[in-house]
Amino acid sequence: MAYRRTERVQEQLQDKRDRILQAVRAVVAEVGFRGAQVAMVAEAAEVATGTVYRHFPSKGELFAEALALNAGHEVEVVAAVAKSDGPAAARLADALRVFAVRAVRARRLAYAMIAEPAEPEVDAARLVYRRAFADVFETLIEDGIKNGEFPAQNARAAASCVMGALNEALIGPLAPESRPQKGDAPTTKALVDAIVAFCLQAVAARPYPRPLLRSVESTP
Amino acid sequence: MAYRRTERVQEQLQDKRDRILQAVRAVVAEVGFRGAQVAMVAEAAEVATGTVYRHFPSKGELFAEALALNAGHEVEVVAAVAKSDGPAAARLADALRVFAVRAVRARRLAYAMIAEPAEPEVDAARLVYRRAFADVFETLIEDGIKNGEFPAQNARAAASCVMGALNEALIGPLAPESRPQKGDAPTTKALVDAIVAFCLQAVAARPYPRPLLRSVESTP
DNA sequence: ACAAGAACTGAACCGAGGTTCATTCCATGG
DNA sequence: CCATGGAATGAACCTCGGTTCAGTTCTTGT
Repeated sequence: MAYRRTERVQEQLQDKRDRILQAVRAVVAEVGFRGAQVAMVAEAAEVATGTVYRHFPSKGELFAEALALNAGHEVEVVAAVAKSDGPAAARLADALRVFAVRAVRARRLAYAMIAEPAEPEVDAARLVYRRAFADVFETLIEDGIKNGEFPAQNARAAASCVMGALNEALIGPLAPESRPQKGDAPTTKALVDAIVAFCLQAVAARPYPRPLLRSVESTP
Repeated sequence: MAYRRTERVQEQLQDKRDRILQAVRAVVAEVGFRGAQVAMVAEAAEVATGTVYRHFPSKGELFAEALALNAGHEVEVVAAVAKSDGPAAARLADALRVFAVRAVRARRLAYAMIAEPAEPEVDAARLVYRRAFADVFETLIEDGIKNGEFPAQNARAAASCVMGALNEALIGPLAPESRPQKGDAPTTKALVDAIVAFCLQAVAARPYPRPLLRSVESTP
């Protein structure tokens, strides 16, 4: 017999795999999920189309892994801020800001990561990373509750709401049609400030007196 | 010459068009956008596939119109609650509740309307209806600010945040894999309560004292 | 009853793009 | 330097589902 997967080859394999994942990132940042096709990714990675399938079972899984990789990194960055020291409120504000700033800086990619339609596997991966972000926020909120900064509340739900508010409010500026334009930065800054204010008050303010609720009607 | 589009025929045409739109709704409520194909819709509408194209130029536009129709209805219902009388806070709470209750009642459909990947035209239609919902909330918030119930704030951004918080927090229970189960209703109720509490505090609470903010780091 | 012209039908068509695979290239150990 | 077998290649293939259109059915006015 001859040929045994040597160390060097193993590394080259790994490198190629990584290159492909990075290529997905680059292509998606350029044309979004909708426009990203396997052949393009292969080209960007300087690899033949078939080679992609040597490393990943399908387009869906490839893209999902690429998204997970990228999202994981973002989660780490945000989590680092969230776990720094200082009052929970300040940490929450900073975490939101970091998320927003980084998203706006990489518009197209962020839009794809957050909102763009894609294969089911990618969607599943999105759910996972959203959960991961929400977990970061949840921990932060629980911290705040424990040390008396925040009133008692459903931390899990609040974390989802924070995540949602952040995403939704950012989609406008991130959407592919809204190109960066003169006077864009200040607008974005104002928006981020508004988001931060919104979330902080939601989480940190004293409970609003239970309003009298009317019956909830509905028609099919 | 003979044959002139008579009144009766005109109505039949209209009826058929409506039937097709309703069929889209039914099919999407069943299998979501992903699984919905034109042939299915035609069958559900008791019409031949080709007939669909007599009334709509393409699948994308058909589906987009169906979504717009449905969403428009929901917006009306929520807007009605939002425009009723009473304190703005109570109206906001009720509006959120109505939205949530109706969404949970029609899980699959709501999920498709809110979050499921679909053709670009459908996405565009989604943006429009999101804007419409946000507008309803925005008006409500401005009302509250005017009459002194709510502190001054960026109503537009706050409305987006409310919309996002609502959507995101609901996606969990709405997601196709999470089937309704024993003990589901109370959980859902608790979740809706949490969402309402979150949004009300965000919008209605006194401004949170500006926290000291640290610098915002980032790594590429 | 019949001609004229719509509207309907649904099987066939077609394009796009993900996937495959026969062939070529290259690393390994003897 | 050669035999062995994994890795890479990329053009051909295949599938799926939206779209078309030639033939049929139905309506209308004479």
